[in-house]
Amino acid sequence: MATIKEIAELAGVSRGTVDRVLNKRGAVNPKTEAKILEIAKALDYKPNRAGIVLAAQKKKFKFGIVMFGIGNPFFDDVIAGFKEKEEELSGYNCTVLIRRISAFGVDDQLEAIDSLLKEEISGLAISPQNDPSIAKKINELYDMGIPTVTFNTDISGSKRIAYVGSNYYKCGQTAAGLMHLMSSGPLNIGIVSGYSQILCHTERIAGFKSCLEQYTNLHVVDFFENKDDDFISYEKTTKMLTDHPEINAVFFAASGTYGGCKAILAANREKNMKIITFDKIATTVEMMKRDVVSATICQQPRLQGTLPLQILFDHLATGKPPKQEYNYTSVEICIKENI
Amino acid sequence: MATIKEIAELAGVSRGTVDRVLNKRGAVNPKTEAKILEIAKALDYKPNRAGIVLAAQKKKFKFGIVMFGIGNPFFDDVIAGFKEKEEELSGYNCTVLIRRISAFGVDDQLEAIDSLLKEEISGLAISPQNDPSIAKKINELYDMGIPTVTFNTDISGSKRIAYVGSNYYKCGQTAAGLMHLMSSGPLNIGIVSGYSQILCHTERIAGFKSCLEQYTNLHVVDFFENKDDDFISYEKTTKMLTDHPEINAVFFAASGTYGGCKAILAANREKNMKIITFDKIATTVEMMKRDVVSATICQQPRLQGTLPLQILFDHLATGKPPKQEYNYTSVEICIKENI
DNA sequence: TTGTAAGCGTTATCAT
DNA sequence: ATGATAACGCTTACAA
Repeated sequence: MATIKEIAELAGVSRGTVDRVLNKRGAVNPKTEAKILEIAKALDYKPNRAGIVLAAQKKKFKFGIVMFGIGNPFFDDVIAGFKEKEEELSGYNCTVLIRRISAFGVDDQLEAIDSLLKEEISGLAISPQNDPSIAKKINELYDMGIPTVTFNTDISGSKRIAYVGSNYYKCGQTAAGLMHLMSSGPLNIGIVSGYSQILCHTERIAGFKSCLEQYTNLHVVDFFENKDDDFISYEKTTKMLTDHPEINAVFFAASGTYGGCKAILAANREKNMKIITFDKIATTVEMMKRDVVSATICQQPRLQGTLPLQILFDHLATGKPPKQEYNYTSVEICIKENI
Repeated sequence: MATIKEIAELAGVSRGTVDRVLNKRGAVNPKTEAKILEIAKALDYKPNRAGIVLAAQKKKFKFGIVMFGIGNPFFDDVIAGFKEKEEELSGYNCTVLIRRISAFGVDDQLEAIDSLLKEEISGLAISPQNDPSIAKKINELYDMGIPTVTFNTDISGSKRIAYVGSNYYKCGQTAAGLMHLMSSGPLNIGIVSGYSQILCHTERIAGFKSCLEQYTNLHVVDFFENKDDDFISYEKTTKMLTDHPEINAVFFAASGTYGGCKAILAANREKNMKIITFDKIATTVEMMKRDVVSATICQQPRLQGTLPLQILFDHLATGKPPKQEYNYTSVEICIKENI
């Protein structure tokens, strides 16, 4: 409603002075400053986003994206989110550069960031290795005036301005709650993880286990790591089923779901098996439709692409910090019927 | 990237002419028109939203909202969505007027719309009675240049420009799928509806029943209507449990969940009872925490408030029809752990 | 049929 | 310390 122009007229000063006060740029006579602030408050002044964005248009924003997970179909959905937002922001003079990395190496990530720096990016979205050297690099960018938003996984000790992604612990708890609801009597559970160093896998399992004393019919009888590989998953699942004929539930906390399900089918053990997985990739959807996977827990992959870019854009356009530092995606339970 | 100004320069005409071509206002020489369109396509011209919105600011938009459900806490969350968007749009010279109606009468709705018309609203969001007289009124507004968006429930035969709300049929199917997952052995189900005339209740039940031939262990053994009233719900649930000692599952397709659950508790039948409800109102959350309600299916109430206003604003600001006519909220399964 | 110019609200540069 | 002014991209009333 109230505009800078109106405030300027009421205060008997120019728009420039009002702008200086409201956005804390340059020095202003304390008395006029007080007057302006008073009027602004009285009129409940709120900056007009359209005006801000239009003015910001003189700059051209270039956003860089660094993500791992080549060959991991989950990230395809995240990319779709990036593309969608790129399309939207292209109308605002913005461009987007994506660097997708295959391996999990820290050096590869650092290299990717440097290559983006050479392109003179104005902001960075990254799914980071939780390593001090990455944090240091993020802080360097911060000091250069280049903000960073993390997505999917967070990093400690860095000046990234926001995180967008799952609350993995809560996801694990939800899996346990769901297991309990699907049970009538004792459930002997095999847990499948990917890597013991990957935070999202361990957190999911920690969340799951935190519910076990409440749900006393749930028993974890075996556990293995599949390195996110379907073939390892197949072999180790086969062995687990042989070793533990009593297993009637499997909790896949990582990738390799397809291989594991194939093993369960091959062993003819799918009938009364309760299987909970994560994410809604094509192979998992197939296993849901075949009634092998009971439910899968999703983490809004598309939003993990769109929101980081939106946050960067808003921050650069307005100069203000994001409303939320932690932007948790919601824990979505998907079954065959509500895919 | 490309702007009207650039296109004008390249085509050797003025900005006004380009605007006329791109937005189909006024007549333009076919030859220059073709030339302009060609250049626009070559440059992949996309209008800049910030510019459009800023220019639209000369008008002041006033939005009217008509909804029923006083005393229905579900709609409090929808209102919260309206308030949130009102706050956001207030920075764009927009105001919002809400008319909340207690009864389900058609005349009350018509009256509310008329009172909003006197306020000279520029757009309407309504949760309509599915009645021809309402449709007629919506069409009158349409002809006056006032667009309408329906939310929560839709109306047939009207020129409303979009609908935001649940796919109730799919919700019912999801409830059935969930019942099946939670079962081991036969489930004897009592279904509780609200009104046989209310589409959302009947659609949920139709969706539920559509899955019964697939899930042969699910049997519907009783059914009643509670007029969305907790006390009726209590009494009739009590009777149902007495009449059917074999009932071990209840599907609440309407309101009155709290009364029904109280009856189940009073009858000491909650232990092996599978209960599925809709929406995440306070009393239902309480029953979930007490492990009485197993799961509740939600329909993004907040989005049902924010999106209609956003659609109206976009439509009035840009003059273009919404991208989607049907904006279905997602079918969210909520259990104790992922509330 | 086409061009001109002012205006939407904010930012930024330059002058005072 | 403050004011004046142009610019961002689009719309629109008016002039030619």
